[in-house]
Amino acid sequence: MAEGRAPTIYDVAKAAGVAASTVSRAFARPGRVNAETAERIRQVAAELGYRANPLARALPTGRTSMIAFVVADVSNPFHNEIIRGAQTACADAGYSMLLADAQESGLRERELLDRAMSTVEGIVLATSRMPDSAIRMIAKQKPTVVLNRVLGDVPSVVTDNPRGMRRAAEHLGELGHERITYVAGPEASWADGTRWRALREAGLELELQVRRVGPFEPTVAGGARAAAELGRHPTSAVIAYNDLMAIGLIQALTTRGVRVPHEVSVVGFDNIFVSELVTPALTTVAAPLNAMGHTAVGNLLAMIRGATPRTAEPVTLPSLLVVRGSTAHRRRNRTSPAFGTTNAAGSARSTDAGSR
Amino acid sequence: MAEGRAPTIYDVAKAAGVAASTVSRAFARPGRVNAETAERIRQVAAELGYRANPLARALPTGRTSMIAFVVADVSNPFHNEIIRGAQTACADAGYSMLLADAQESGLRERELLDRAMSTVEGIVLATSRMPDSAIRMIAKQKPTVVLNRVLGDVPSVVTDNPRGMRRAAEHLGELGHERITYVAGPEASWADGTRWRALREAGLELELQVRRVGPFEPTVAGGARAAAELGRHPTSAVIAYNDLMAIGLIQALTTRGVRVPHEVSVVGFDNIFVSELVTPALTTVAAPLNAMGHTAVGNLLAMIRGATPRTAEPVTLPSLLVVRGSTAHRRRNRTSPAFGTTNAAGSARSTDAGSR
DNA sequence: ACCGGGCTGGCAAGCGGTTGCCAAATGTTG
DNA sequence: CAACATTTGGCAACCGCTTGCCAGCCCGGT
Repeated sequence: MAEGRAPTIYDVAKAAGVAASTVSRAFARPGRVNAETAERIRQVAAELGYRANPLARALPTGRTSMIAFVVADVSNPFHNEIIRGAQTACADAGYSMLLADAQESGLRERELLDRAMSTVEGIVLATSRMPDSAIRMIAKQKPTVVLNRVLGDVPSVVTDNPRGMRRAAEHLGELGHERITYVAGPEASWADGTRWRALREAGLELELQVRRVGPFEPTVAGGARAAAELGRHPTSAVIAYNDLMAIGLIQALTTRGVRVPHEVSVVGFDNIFVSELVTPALTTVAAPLNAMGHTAVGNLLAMIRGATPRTAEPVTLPSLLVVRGSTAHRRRNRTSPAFGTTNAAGSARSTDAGSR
Repeated sequence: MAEGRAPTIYDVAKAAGVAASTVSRAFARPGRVNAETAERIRQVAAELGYRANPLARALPTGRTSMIAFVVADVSNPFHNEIIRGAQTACADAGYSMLLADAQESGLRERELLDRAMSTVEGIVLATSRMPDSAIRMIAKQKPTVVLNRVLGDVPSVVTDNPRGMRRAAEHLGELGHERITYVAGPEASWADGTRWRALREAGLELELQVRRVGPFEPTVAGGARAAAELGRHPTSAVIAYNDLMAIGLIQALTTRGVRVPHEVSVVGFDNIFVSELVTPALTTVAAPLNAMGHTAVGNLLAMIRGATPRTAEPVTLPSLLVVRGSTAHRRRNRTSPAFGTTNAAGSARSTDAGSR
């Protein structure tokens, strides 16, 4: 074996006095080779420090032991735990994870996928920004799982949005709130549609008035911007599309002198890391973030191993309402003063501040 | 060309009436092939939807167009912007990024690298948990850049910790604080050592008393734990190893009835996303997170392209003190009541813990 | 003693590109 | 017009591993 180069099966074969194919089989086809021979080969390989070259293996077989994990925005804390869960599942299965950041652009997402596609065995699309048609195209070529989205014919993993929203509405109802505003996220978001629909249904059953403002970007800035909109038609309770928006909303409200939760109760979605760090701590519908990443990858790997996609039903993970400090009993006596006194100039300023 | 399979250079070659090698060169060796021929080949390739198979290319050349990016903990928000920056740099260069999460374990880190090593052209070790020797071993095999750590013979990217710490100390000094406690992070952290040293030097020059407690985990929980320790020997100003710890510290302090910044000023490090969201907003030494990821990858790619490693000096990125709400003028009249009840027993412990 | 079948191991043909080397064609020079 | 240089395209040998097929061997059954 030449020094300076990684040993190959040929080096091992020569050292062990067998053919290269036997070495290959000793590792990949247990039983196909005599136990003693296999053992000897493994010995020799260990001494030489042999490590199979995954590229060379992948070429004839297509098994690269890699999957692609695509997120809309790596810098969004929403993904932190999801990625962690995905990574764990990958590593445990001996797979590596190619991370692609679409930077909120469906176009960029396609380009990245174009590049990675031929290298990976499967794809997880977390919060994809691509249209359904593009996703179906992808799914036709490689095993694919979408996260946080439901799409006929493509296996998916989602959280129980209806149930979570229902719990949030119940919670607010119990606190005496009668009118709830939903601050909407991006229209391209599947979750947004689902959540709003669920709130409307819950509103009907629980006899709560619901309405919707938006859409806004799913960020702190977007939430801040929503505050202005909200001021035009105040309600004592608000449910935001996600935690980031809820936080931005609370900040903007506080700046305007509206106290949360005393005058307005705010509920978020996702229970990202920061939501328990802000003041007041956020009441939110918790998603099992880590589990989402984990099961998405788990299901993908199962598909890769040949399991039937069970494309019929999306896998639904439970949501849980986490009650913290941003919700409180409705003060029945009067409308919030800040909302009453809002003038046009002030609201414009805060709107500008939110833009970026 | 067989249907259902991706077209290869052979398919293109046949369709264009040339040899496969010519097709290969038409793409990879501009100039080596007649311009007209090359153009025709490109035409045909486009019609057929030909895409070079990166695996097949990688086998003979070793050029996989992938790098590995290893972080100690993906779920730590510190990495968010860093990863974003790294991803951008990768994508712009036509590279894909393998993300590995060490989950705070040097052992796991080695395993992941073991697996990925042969697949990538280079490695970025961000906040590695491996010992220097292990890193040197890695760097010997593949182009490697370490982030947030300085290591003889291995190219690195760091922030200007001394300057950042100096600014923090000056800021606290200007506010009238005379004694500063440094809440230390993990001992394995290179940054921790650097920051503490810088604080000691700054203390000397600015005539401030400094001391150190810890180490603690670099998390919110770790920061909270530090609060207890801190109580044994109160100072009016604290600098924490990172923002997460600072936040945990503030929370714990607040819970104990110590008001921040009125009774204690707290400074963090890194300026992660959340630091402006908490209450009070955190005064912190901002690191150019995005740029860190970006330049680390940029330098790595340069090395891969054959640039001399310039291993001599680490690349130092500027730090900037961001003053927000967690620092204020020292109240000169009296010691904080909560701190007043401290007894001596604990202080010896904290001194010991700080050694090394 | 002969035959069919199960074990084992080797041979060789890929997988899809890359690239050194050669040869034909074309251009240049004396 | 001969001798030589330059372009341009093809041939074939890899890169390291997988796998279908074949052959030798040993075995039991008859």
